[in-house]
Amino acid sequence: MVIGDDGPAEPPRVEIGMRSPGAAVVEIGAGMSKTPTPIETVLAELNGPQREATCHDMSPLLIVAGAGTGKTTTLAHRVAWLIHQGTDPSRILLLTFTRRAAAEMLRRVDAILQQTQAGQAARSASQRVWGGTFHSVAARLLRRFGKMIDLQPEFSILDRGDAEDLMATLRTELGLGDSGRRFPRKGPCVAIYSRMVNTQTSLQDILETAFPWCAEDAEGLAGLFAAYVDRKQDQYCLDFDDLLVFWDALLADAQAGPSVRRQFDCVLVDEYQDTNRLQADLLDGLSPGGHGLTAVGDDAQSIYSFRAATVRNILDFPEQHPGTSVIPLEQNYRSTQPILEVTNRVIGQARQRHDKTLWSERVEGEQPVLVDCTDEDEQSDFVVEEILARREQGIALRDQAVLFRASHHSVALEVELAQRNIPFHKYGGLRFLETAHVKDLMSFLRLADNPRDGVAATRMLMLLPGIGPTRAGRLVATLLEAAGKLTAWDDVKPPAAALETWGRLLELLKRLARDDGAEQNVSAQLHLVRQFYTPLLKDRYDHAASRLRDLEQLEQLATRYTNRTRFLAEITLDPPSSTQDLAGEPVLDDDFLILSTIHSAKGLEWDSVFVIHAADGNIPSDMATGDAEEIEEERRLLYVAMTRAKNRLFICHPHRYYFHGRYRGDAHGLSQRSRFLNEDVLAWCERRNARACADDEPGAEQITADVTVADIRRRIKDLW
DNA sequence: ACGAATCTCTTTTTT
DNA sequence: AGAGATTCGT
Repeated sequence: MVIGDDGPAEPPRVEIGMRSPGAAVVEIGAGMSKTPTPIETVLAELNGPQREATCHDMSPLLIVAGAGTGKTTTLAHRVAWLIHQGTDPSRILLLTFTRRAAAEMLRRVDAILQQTQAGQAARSASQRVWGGTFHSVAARLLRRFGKMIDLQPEFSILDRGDAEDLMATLRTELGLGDSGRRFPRKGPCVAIYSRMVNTQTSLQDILETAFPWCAEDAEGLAGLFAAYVDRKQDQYCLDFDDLLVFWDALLADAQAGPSVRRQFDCVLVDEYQDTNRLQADLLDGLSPGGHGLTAVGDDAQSIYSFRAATVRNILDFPEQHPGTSVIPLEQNYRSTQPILEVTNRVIGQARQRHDKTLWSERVEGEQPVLVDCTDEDEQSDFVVEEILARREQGIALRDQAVLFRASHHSVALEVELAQRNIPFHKYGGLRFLETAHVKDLMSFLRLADNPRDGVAATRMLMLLPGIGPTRAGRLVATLLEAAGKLTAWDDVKPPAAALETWGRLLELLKRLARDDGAEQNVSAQLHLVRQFYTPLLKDRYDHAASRLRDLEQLEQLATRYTNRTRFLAEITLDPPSSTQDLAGEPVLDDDFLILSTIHSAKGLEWDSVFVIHAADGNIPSDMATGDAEEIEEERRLLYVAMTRAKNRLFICHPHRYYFHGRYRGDAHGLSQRSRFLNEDVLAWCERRNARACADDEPGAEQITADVTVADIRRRIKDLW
């Protein structure tokens, strides 16, 4: 079925005063003689379909919102409208993809309510809405209702890396992968497990469809997963998937289910195209029959299938929820028409798609540019020069973004930017909290918070000299047998090498455990840990100085929290995604360029966008050319990248790639333009040669003379 | 049982 | 090119 079929064939020209078909609840314009009420004024700013969606009743609603069609606006208006109609804000649940998105949405709800009711009331109203990601809402609900299904409310949360650590421990314990057997490594093990849970299918099916090369290890995997589940149980640990699983279990429970359902009158879900099977089930449990449920999404922007998201959720929504109204939004307010001409053609080649053709009233604008570059260096040069030129024209750096498929695609550019002293923030890729030293530091707090947390304990113990996996394992077992009483470690004879540190460690842990009042000074706790940990870090890692600076930043970040459990949960469920978040409040006026993976750019927009490495092998990625479905997703990825642009879009294609010393000596290869940029697309682009642009710039080469590559790399490292 | 040294393999996206 | 696993020496 095609959702777009329900929409008007012609672009819905919207004029204020014309009544849109579904917006029967409020009369706008036509025949109205007295001055409009505040809510009418607010609604009048929307176009017809947006208004219809905003004022929709409690029956299931699916908003199919193309890129830049005012999805956030509409959702924010709907929340405000519900509150205005008398819904208790604390009974509205708003599920978004990131916490940043939730915060932005609620900020806008706030602004709308300011116009319609007394300011003070508005503020507190929007603050009472339950907003956040599926995972963070799950954590909150489980802390509150977990007891009803025998879940310890003091559970700690394992991130992906922690889950892998635990899986690796069990893998060795069970003797899998011994003596040269080729058993899947921890990464794939977690991936298989996670996929199984999120798609709600059997191990057999997963192995057959997604991991055929592991098919013969089915038995071993089943045993491993059983142990994994048990161990998490013993240690009061939940992984990311468990948060959803237990939320679902809560809803299925005869007592707990109704209690949780009773919390909410309305549930709104953003980015619905990127939800998975488990999340869809969860929503069913939360809003049976889809009553009070609003889903918003765009099948053309589904880019998270590697996380088991399935576009079927949005496609099948109307059938799953009989009585659904489908409202498409097609008027784009973000981009100029020349940009849309090109992006529409990129997505137009997609196999399965809902016919929706975005259009804009902003007919004037510059054509997108396809930039041919001889190699990556030329690409970097071009991007930097163009960005600087645009800044001269008054476009701030922060209104410009460089987007790429894989995190490492930006390294050459980062070097160039550092060299020219251009500030930038990078989103995506290895994050702050995934770095070893930060995880080390966190493990102390985690253990203090949940002494059964064997993953944290193991990590912490192995930091001490003379303690390896075996001793750590024994110590963890001791602690577990003593039901997490730290005194169980008092009689332990530490190995000679750790004699001195062991005593101090016990002292530290007890001190952390004691600080248990209602008001905790999380930052002070981190400070104590840091004092203990610094010497260990120094003889463990290189670049001690910059790592230590990270730890100071973490301590700084923690000053916002007065509750350790909350700190730990929030920071793992919604880690700071760039240096920007870590830097804290000040320096509002400083300007920096945005570098981002395409995935992390979802939902955002900039005046000018540069998509780099638009070569086959990068987009689509070599890693994702297995089957047609994967390639389709790569196409959508490019589409998402291009539709971030408001006014100016550049797509760069380096023709030559160098491979350094992979096999002896260097080599280079020629690349093809991304297969998604075919002649039909190109016909609507301007074509430019980066070399030609570089000619009228003074020789850039000379500037580099007194800077060595090592210097630059160090400088990059120091950036965060 | 730990920890240093050697070897081997694999390259994405992230709540 | 770098992490991660395996092996070897203490």
